Parts: sequence; C-alpha cells; structure tokens
Amino acid sequence: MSNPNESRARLIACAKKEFKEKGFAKASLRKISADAGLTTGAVYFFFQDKNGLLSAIVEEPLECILAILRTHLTVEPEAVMQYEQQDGDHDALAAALIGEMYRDYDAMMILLHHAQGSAYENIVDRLISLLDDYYQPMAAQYAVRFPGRHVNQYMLHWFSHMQINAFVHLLEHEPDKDQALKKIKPVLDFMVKGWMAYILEDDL
Amino acid sequence: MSNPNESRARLIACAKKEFKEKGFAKASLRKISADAGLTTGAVYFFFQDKNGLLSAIVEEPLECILAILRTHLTVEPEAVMQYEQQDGDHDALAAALIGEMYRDYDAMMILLHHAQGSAYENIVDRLISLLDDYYQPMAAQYAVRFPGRHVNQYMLHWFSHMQINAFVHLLEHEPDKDQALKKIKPVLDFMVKGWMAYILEDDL
Amino acid sequence: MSNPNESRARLIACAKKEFKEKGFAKASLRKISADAGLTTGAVYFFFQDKNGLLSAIVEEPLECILAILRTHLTVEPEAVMQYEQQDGDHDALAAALIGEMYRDYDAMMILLHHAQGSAYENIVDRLISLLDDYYQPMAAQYAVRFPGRHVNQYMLHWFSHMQINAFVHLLEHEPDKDQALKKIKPVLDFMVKGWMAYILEDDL
Amino acid sequence: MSNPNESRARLIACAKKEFKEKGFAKASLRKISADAGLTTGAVYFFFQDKNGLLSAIVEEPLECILAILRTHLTVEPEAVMQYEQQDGDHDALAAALIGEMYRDYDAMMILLHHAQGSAYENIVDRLISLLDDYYQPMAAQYAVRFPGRHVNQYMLHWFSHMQINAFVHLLEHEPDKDQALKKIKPVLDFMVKGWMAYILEDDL
DNA sequence: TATGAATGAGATTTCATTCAT
DNA sequence: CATGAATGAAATCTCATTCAT
Repeated sequence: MSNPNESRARLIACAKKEFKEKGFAKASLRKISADAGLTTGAVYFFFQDKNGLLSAIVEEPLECILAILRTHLTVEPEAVMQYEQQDGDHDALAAALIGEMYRDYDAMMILLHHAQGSAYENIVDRLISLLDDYYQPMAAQYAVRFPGRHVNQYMLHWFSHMQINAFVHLLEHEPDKDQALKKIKPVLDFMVKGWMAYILEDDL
Repeated sequence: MSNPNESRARLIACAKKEFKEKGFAKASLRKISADAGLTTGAVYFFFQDKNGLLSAIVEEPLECILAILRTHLTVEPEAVMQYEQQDGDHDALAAALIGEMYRDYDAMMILLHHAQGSAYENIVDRLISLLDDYYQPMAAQYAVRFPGRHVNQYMLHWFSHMQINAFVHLLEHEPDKDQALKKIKPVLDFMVKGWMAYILEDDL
Repeated sequence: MSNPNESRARLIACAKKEFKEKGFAKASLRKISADAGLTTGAVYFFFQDKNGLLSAIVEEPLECILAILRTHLTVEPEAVMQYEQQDGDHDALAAALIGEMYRDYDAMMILLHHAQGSAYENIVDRLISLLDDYYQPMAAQYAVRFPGRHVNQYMLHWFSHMQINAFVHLLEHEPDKDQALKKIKPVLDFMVKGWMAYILEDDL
Repeated sequence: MSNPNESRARLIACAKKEFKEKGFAKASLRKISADAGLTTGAVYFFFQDKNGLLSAIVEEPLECILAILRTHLTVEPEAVMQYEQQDGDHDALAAALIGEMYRDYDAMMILLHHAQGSAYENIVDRLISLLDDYYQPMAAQYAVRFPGRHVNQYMLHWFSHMQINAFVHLLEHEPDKDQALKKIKPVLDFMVKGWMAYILEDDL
C-alpha cells in the first residue's frame, strides 16, 4: 500500500540496516522485507535478486568513488613518485574522496566491510589494484630515469594497499565527516614522508 | 584406519583445506568429514562443534603469536615512541613473528583471512587492539614529557593497524617464509621513518 | 503501441514462442508479457488466466480438427471395419487433417506436445477416445455379422491410438506440410494392410 | 525412528505415489517426506536430490529393460528386415520385456509417463532411438541386397516408434501382467504383417 | 487500455547439530 | 571410536494471480 517509491525506499533502508548488522551473506531477505512491511516477493519485484538489492545500495556511490579516482590519477610519473604535486592536490583528492565516502556512510560501510558473499566482496582489492596498475608503469619509468634508486614491486603494491586502507580504516573508525577530514591529514603526511624517505634512500 | 589420533588429524587436515577454500562460514562439515573418510558425527566426537574444529587448527599458532607479542611489548615508553631500540630488536620481533606465522601457513591464513563467521572473525582487530592498548599509555606519558610534540590517538591507532596489517598483507601475498623475511624489511623501514618524521615534527 | 488488437496479438505470438520452448507448465507469464512489451496484468485483461491464454492459441485449430474428424467419421460400420472405402476417402481425410494441422503449426505443436499442466494436457487421449468411441459400436455390429472373425476391444483401441499418433508423430518430425503429405502415405498403407490382415485372419 | 531401511523404503513408496499422481515436476518433496513421517532433510540424507529420489525408483528397472533390448538386438540384418526369425523369438522378447515392465509397475509408469521435468523426461525417445539406431544400418544393407524394394528412413523411424509405443500403451492401459501378455500378441502380429506387406511391396 | 505494486504460497536445497547405538 | 539417521530451521527464489488506479 501507499506510495510505491516509498516501498522501494523502505526496502533499501531496511536492507542497509540488515546488511550492516549481519553482513551480506547472513542477511535475511525475509527479515528485510518483513521489516519493510512487505513480503520477499516484493524484493524480487523491485530488484533482480539479493545481489541486485545490494547493487541498488552501493552501485552509485561506488561509481562516484571510481570516477574521483580516475579523474585524479592522471599526473606525471615522476611527480607521483616524488610526491612533487602540491599538497593542495593531495588534499583535494582526499577531500573529494571523503566527501563522497561520507555522503552515504552506510552504503560505503556495507560496500567496504559487509559485502562478503556478494559480487562486491573483493571491492577493496579492486580499488587497490586500480591504484597499483596506475603506479606500476610509473615506477618502471622512474627506475629508468633514476637508476640508483630502488622501487620494488612489493613495496609499491603495499603502498597502494596502505593508501586505500587509510581511507577504509578511517571510515570504519570515524563516522563523522568533518572529524574524518581532520584525521586523515596526518595519516597522509605520514605516508608522504615515509614514501619520500624510502624512495630517496641511497641504495642498500 | 581406526586409530583415533589419525582420524582427528585427518579431520584437521581436511578442515584446513575446506576452510581455506570456502572460508569458515561457507565450509561444510559434511564435506570435511567425508573427505576424511568419516561422518559428521565424528567431528562432534573429537571437537565441540564447528568453532571447536577451527580452534583446534588455529588456537595454538595464535597463542604463539600472542606470546611473542607480549614478550616483545615490554620496553620503555620513550624508547618505543622514538624507535630508539636497536634495529636488531625490530628485526628480532619481525623474524620471530614471521617464523611463527609461516610455521603453519595454512592455519595462519585461515585465522587471519578465512575466519569470518567464527569466534575468530575479529582476530585482526584484536591484535591491533593489543598493540593499541600497549601504545596508548605510552603515548600519554610521552605527551607529558614532551609537551610540544603531538601524538594523537587516532594516529596511534592507525599506526597499530598499519603494523599488524603489514604482516597480514605479507602473509597473503608471499607464501614463502624466506621471501617474506626479505620483503618485510623495507616495509618496516618505511614505517619507522614515517613515524619518526611524524613524531618529531614541530607542532602544526 | 496502444491498439488493443495488436497487444492481444503480440501477447499470443509471444506466448506461442514461450509455450513451445518451455511447455505450458514451465512457461512464464512474466516473460511472455515482457516480450510483448506489456505487463502480466495485461494478460489478465485480455484472457481469463494462463489457461485462457493457451485456449486463445489452440482452441480454434482444435475445433477445426474435431470438425474434420466428426465430418469424416460417418460411414458404414462394415465399410470401416474392412476399409472398403475408396482409398480416396482415406487420402481426403489425411489431407484435410494435415492441411489443418499445418495451418497453424506452432499452435498444433503446443496443443499436442507442450500442453502438460494445462486443461489440454490429455488432448491426444481425447482424440483417441473420439476415434475409439466411433469404432467400438461398429466393431460390435461387425462381430454380430461375422461371428467367426475376431475384433477385440483392446486391438481396436490400440488401432485408434496408432492412427492418431501417426499424425502426431508426423507433426513432430516433419515441419513442412508437403513433405508431411508424402510421408504419411506409406504409414497409412501400412496400417490398412496390417488391419486387413488382422481382421480377416482365421480365428486363432 | 525405527528401522533405517524402512525410512528409505517409506520415502520411496510415498514418492512413487506422489510422482504418479502429480508427475515429477509438480510433485512436492514436502508432501513426500511428510507422508513418510519425515522431514525434507531426510530426503537429502538418503538421496542426492529430487532427481536422485526418482533415480532410486526407476534406474534399476530401466537398466533391466535396456539390458533385455541390447541382448535381443543382435541378429542378422536380413532376418530382421524380413522378420524371418521364428515367432518364438518375438514372443520371447515381448515376454521378457513385459515381465520386466510389470515387475515394478509403478516405477515403469513413472519412468514412461510421469518423468517430465526430470533427467528421464526423454526416456521414450531414447528407447526409440535405440531401436532406430539398430535398424538404420540394417536397412542400408538390405537396400543394397534388394535394390528393387524400398525402405525409407521415415518409415523405419516410425516403425521403431510404433514398437516402443505398443509396449508403453499397453502398460498404460493394462495393469495386469498376464492380461498384458495376452493383449500384446495381436498387436505384434499386426505390426509384423503390416511391415512385411510394406517391405515386400513392389516399388511404387 | 493497461500498469505497477504486491501477495502468498510454495518450491528445492543446505546446514550444523543431536543422539541412540 | 564413530556411525547413520534425522531434525528443524532457514535460505533464496519463482509464480500465477489480484486490484486499485
């Protein structure tokens, strides 16, 4: 009964709650629809299936995140390797990312932490790969220009991992966006300094 | 065929395989016992339940890891904060940790990566907390002694997170122990340098 | 797009496809209406229900078949029993039947092969009964006139079965009408000869 | 509770009843297990799945039928084409077939009439193909030896169809084995005579 | 003329777990 | 020492059907 859009919205709201509480795999469609005052069949009217319901929640935020990353990941290899971009650039990326991540906090939490068993279960790894795929060729070029310095693949991969996880970790521990913006700063600094020290280090 | 020890061992071996392949939650006791040439009932003879079976696999390695951590986490706050311990200490801890982690590689992988749905599903967080709980009071004391410098709680927590994850990440990406020992070095260096830079930085 | 006749026709066309592919029972009204660019509700606007939709497809062809049979099944008992009708009569019936059966090939296939689960699921048996009901009294009369000869009920029934199935089998194996007309001939001959031999046989 | 074999047997008995009444596809495992005083889970303990339950009912009888057919289908092409085997041979085959078919009447009915939706849904066609595959090469050889005579493929196929269906039809209409043995005789005679007439006919 | 929302009943299947033997 | 039988609860999903609009 009532507004059709409302039913769909209620379904999504209840699904968010359930997914966050139990994780995708253990979440019960029965409970979700019951909470929404509907039957399981309704879920299959509005969405393709359980995965479709999840998609309705996370797909759009995910696409935004990917768009932001792709937009920012278009600088010079050397600059990247040496973090010679102005600090403003980092901040802008971080701010954009955090802005998007906290726009639909629950969706993001589900996407990054409670999607096991779904089509999104490897999303964090995919994000890491995105960064990794971007860094690897740059590192290769960098190695040619500065033969004395060392950039091994594992470190590069771990660096990608660390960066993505800095944001994931933040999301998990800080529900407030403004607080998050403050907290990410020193983490970013930390990573920049650690990386510079590593990359400029004399051969060993 | 009817040696009890053998049966138990077979059960554990097959469980390792299944847990690693499907994760704890999706692992099937039926398949495990069938693979072991036994029936599900046998699992309940040798272990309390599904979780008990997992415990039999991971409890001992986990305890060793905890023991190593507790043993090493007994130094002076100031030293810790400034990483003034000799490098040998770090190396010793890392080596001990890796030694233990690769002693029963499968068990560790299950514990750290495939335990979702079990009593151990938050094990990584618990390890992080362990480190965190150790660092926090130290940071407090440190803040008293060097009022100009800043150590905020979140950074500290994230640092714990990063350290634990450095090992988890390693385990996941490098199955060979000797390779692991080599790969962890620059990561550790990276973290030390980043941290020093952060901690000694003038107030901002 | 909103011509009612067109919608109805589209529904029927798509239903034919779906029924033929999956059979009545497994056919999905959702798919049918979606294929037709409509919704399930539309089916219930144009037809009573799933069975009604099927009826709209097969009822008219079925009635024609029945009419042809009823028209031809009005000859003398003796003649029938001995197949003394001119060959032309057989041929005419066969031709009429085949002409009708191939007029709407899909409808006929659905009626005779894919109607399980519907009100028509026993249609072949009903056709056989029709023939049977026609033969049985004739056989009775025949038995009175030629006491030496034998016509048992089961044989008669089986003969009806065989005749109907000759056409059903043909439909299933030969989609082309002209080919069908050629192929049915020897089959008919076969049956005539077999029957004559049986009926004229000395008592045994 | 009670004897384990009994539960399995009860499940099979109730499944037979349900399959026969509603057909495989519409049969309800819930009802079957409830009728047997068990739960659906029990079905999955004793059998792989719904198809497995059906297999437990029909597989063995089917294998026997196939064995009988394969054993008898090993005679000379010419003889076959001309039905020159002694009548005793036909009778023996028919008797063997009927003996087997009526040994587990219900299983056979399910296999031949109520298996739609299962792995056995095309069993009749497969039996026909078996016969057909056996006849076709013989017909080819026969055509070489007696160029004047005609054996077209369609007739051959239809003949296979007819023979198999003679037995299927019988099963459907005569539940008593002894009656069946009597009734099949004239049908067999009919087919022999019809075929001889067809095959020996001058070219037309 | 049709839609779109929703139901409600049912389907098969999977699983950890129990317990008498 | 271990089996084998069985439970019971829950899971996702599919469907024909209804009806207000």
